[in-house]
Amino acid sequence: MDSFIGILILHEIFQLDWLLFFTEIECGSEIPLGNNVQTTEKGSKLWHLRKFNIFEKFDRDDLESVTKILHLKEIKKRDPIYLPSENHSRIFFLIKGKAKLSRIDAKDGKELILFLIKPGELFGLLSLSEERYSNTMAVALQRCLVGYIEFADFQRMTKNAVFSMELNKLVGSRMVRIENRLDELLFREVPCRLARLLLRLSKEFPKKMKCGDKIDLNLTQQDMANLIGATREIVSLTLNDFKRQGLIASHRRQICIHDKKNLQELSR
DNA sequence: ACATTAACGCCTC
DNA sequence: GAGGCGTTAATGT
Repeated sequence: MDSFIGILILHEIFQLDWLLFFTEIECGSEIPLGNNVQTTEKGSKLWHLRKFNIFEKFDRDDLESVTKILHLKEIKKRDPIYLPSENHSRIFFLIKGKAKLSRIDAKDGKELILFLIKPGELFGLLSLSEERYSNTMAVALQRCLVGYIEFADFQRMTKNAVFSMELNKLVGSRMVRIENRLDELLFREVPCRLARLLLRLSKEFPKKMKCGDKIDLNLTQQDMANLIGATREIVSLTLNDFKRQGLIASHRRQICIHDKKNLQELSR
């Protein structure tokens, strides 16, 4: 009976456009093709790639060769970047916008958000593994510009020792993050999980304000629930509890952390 | 301690 | 106006 929810989640996400507009998003309309880029002009593939840590140690020539296999695509808010059904054999680079990487339970359609992705991050790495059964998907939380590389091309890149080393680090750190959250889900209770989530988000998506550290995301309570493996109702109750204790405040779906210390206390 | 269900008004699309 | 969202309360595990 609840089985619709998971599917509906795909449609729900955000509604605050105007906040996002004045920050980013003026690029993306004209995109020079990688081939003859001499200068790293703003908005070119080369210019985009420079922002990815994983290419930090790449020299210009190497980077230029990457631009030749990199495809760009714009994704509208709430549209999927890839679906669980697809045998996604691509590696994605998030250039602009924000996205969520989630896993849908086949039985009841419930969603668990694995990662929130911000510009400069890679995703779709699971297609590197042999088993492609994975029921993960990526959805744009805002208008996104993504780059992607076909698996075959990507495989060739991994022959570069420096690159594959960086890749290993990245996969490793994701692994650690997942393990930590696994332990959270098993051994911590909702207020603790939610407190941790808020602290994490305020670090990952910071927006300094007079009132304190704000989280630069417009997550719905349903999203937060999907992030910590709880229900929307419990998230609502717990958030109000936090507000009553003066730990946080929220206006227009943006949460502001007022009392970091006590929130940290809760997160132990 | 938390999920589930149902019911409500509000807000968005 | 429909459906998504936030909220509350009752009830179940």
